[in-house]
Amino acid sequence: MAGDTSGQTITAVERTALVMSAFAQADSQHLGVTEISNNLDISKAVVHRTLNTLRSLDYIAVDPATRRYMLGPAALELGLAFLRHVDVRDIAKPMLEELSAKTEETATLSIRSGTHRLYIDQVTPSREVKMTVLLGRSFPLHAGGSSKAILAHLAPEDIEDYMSDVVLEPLTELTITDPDLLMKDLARIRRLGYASSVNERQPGAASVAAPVFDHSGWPVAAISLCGPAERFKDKADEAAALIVAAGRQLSERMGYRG
Amino acid sequence: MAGDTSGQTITAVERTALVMSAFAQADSQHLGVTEISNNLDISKAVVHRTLNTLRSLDYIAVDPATRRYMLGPAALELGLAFLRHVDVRDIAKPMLEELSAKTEETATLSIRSGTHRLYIDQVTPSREVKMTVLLGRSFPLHAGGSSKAILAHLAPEDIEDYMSDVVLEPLTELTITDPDLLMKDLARIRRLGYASSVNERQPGAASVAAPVFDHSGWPVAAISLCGPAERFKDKADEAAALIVAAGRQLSERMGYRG
DNA sequence: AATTGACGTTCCACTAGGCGGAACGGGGCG
DNA sequence: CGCCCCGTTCCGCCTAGTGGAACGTCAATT
Repeated sequence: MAGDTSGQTITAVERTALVMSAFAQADSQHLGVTEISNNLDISKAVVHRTLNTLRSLDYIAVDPATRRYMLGPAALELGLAFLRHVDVRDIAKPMLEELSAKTEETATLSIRSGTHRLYIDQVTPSREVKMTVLLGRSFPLHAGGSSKAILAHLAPEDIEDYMSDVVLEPLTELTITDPDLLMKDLARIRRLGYASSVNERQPGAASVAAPVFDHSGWPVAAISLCGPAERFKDKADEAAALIVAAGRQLSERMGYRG
Repeated sequence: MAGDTSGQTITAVERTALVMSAFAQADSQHLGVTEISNNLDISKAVVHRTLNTLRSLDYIAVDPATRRYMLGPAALELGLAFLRHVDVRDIAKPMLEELSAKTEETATLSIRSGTHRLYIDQVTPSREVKMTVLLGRSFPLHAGGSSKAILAHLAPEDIEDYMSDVVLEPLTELTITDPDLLMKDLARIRRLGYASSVNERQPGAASVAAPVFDHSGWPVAAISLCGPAERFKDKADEAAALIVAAGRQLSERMGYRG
């Protein structure tokens, strides 16, 4: 499983990564030295020197007026380089478009990142009431259709690890927070080949999602259809069939031999 | 100027950033320990430990078969977080669309990152022969329309620094590599309000570009129209007028008080 | 099969880079 | 006007980190 900690490491490097991640996960764009220092439990002096170093390399930018820090352009460079090199997104794009066109709902693509997953692309329908997801925002693997589709297909020991290491925090009133219930849902997801969610991750939103496997057979991504809960209910079955087919096709094109 | 090195820094943090940047700038997606070690002049042991640490936090992924390293999903998270927080892109999108529709050529948006600039968005026309740029790829500030539009409007001392610190490497046979010629071109760009380039950055491609200023009056981005050199020549004047207007409007919306 | 070479990984003793508590300076709010 | 909080720097002590060298593994070569 990714996220393990075997081999030699350097704490300064780890701190650097944690500081960067603090910005990636923060809601507001600016963070202050003290704020980061408290959140990550690193001394103010070190946080400051770290930020200052990253600033000199354009990973971090400073607003001289407020003396607060934010992500710099080099951070974007990194992200776009990742996209250039990973082709799930290119392959999935036309499929997202087709899915969205057929159902007149929003089609999304997420990839796993450790114990989370993040949206990396979406295609929305041309209608007034529609759902839009926040690209790049990360969500835990237990909340929402795409999350559960990935979690359900991890190695059993990884699922165990997740259940024991991570607190199943609720994102809405309907997020599954009971490990036993979640386990049952995961089993159901494996049986059906897709995950569904209503109001689990976002109030008023429903979705169906299928896992995407890479050449080595592990779920690296999820493809989903989602929309306002009220009207999505009626077409969930149709959407489920479409999404399962799309997930299979995408996995194949990623080199998965089913 | 960004990229300076005042205040206290930590070398380990700097190395971390350099290693990440190595991946961002590499053409191939995988890099090996030795390769990075040689390029950055850092001992193999340190590179390995750095990569291993970043791997445990999903910034770097390893292909177990080849033992080579590549960017991980957390890198993407960072880039998308930057996009969420910076709004030039959102503001510029409809303008890019309009520019592309009016000229039937490709409209692009770049932002500055230290001594480079990178494409962060583009809108291409619906025709068979068209130009497409690589999002996230970075180019030096002396080659190409968008680059020169930014460089021309930096503070005089920053331009001096650039000229003396950076070797004006040619990207094509027509890249300006003579500092005096470049200085003259920059003066012309300031006079006209836009930069133009034919085959300077990419053989067979031509462009016109205007700078985008932020609230503090510095050029942080550039907006451009580009296309195949042959047919673009004829409409360069029309394109220039459009791009200058777009640059002004975009600067205003970024808070610039001209 | 045996050999070579290249690569990633680990070891270990030495050393200097960096840590952090404390002090400084300045900006904003009451 | 004075207080408080934040970002920033100082400096001496100490431990985390360094890097040359050795090791294990794999692929290509002979």
